[in-house]
Amino acid sequence: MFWNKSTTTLVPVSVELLIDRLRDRGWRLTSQRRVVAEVLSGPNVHLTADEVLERAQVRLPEISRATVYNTLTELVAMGEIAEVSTDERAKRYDPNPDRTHQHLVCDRCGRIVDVNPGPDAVAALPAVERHGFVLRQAEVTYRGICPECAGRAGA
Amino acid sequence: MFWNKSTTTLVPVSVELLIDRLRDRGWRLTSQRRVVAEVLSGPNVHLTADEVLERAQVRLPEISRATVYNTLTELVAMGEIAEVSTDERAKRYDPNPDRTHQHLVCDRCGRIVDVNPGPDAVAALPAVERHGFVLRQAEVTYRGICPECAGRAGA
DNA sequence: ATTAATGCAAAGACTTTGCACCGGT
DNA sequence: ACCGGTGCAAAGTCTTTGCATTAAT
Repeated sequence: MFWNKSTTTLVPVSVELLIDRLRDRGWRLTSQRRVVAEVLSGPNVHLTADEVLERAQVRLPEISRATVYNTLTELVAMGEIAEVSTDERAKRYDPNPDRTHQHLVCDRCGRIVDVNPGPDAVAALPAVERHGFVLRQAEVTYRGICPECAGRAGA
Repeated sequence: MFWNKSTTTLVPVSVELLIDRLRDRGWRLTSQRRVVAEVLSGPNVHLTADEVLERAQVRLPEISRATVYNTLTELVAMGEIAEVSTDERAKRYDPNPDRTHQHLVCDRCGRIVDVNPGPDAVAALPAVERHGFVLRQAEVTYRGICPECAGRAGA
């Protein structure tokens, strides 16, 4: 990953670009929003709101839970991050919804890994199975056992 | 759909079979469990726990929310129904997880429609993208606009 | 100076739990 | 009669909301 000199700290370039994009859309650039964006950047990031809060508080102890939820909701509405529904109760948040990817989920430990998409699943669905829907996208989640869990005693 | 004469009412054959299967597994056959199983039977059923409770109470007014949750949890553990994660807060429950199928979800109204699976998505994922996982299944959710919503004013 | 964003705490939605009573087997 | 299942209500988890205060522009 490449890094840039920010005002006070080193942050990934991608976050800088994100911040720029948000400012261009008229966002007020608060330290809270910056920290949430920073925490959410990078590959294979799939945090719950609580985990975002936790990590954000390391950098900015006074940030509140409500602000984290507000910011996450706004980022989702803007299409900058995506909600990932899991079997757990809490939703998870995934950056870079633009760079289309699919998920590998471990049935044992719940770990989520990003994978590059296989062939277009939307195109693969025959017209007779579309029931009149106009399709926009197909979400694919692969389920199985990750190498770490397979290594430990098998169930 | 085919129907059978039950003890007191007409219920779908599939429910009878389900009940039989459950009794064979040592389940106590209570009226509450029977009603939950009945409510969950049929094609394109994707109810929330609350909707199951609501419909169950039509037939059995004294059934409690806790019993509905208990029964749903047990049916999931037994593999008789499947949880469907949605964008909504509440989980939905889907009968016949054995008859593999995929879901079509309307982005506008949230309606879920079952579709017959396209070509095996697991097989389609290249080995280099598997990151050492042993894959068990692939869940595919198609997203788009259903005919009814497309008919109304477009957004 | 304006006005949106924040933090707090309370409320809300969904689900789980503890325990006394009930009812299949 | 036994013992698992049920119902109730309380508690728990995750998320949203109302409103006074703070801070970006």
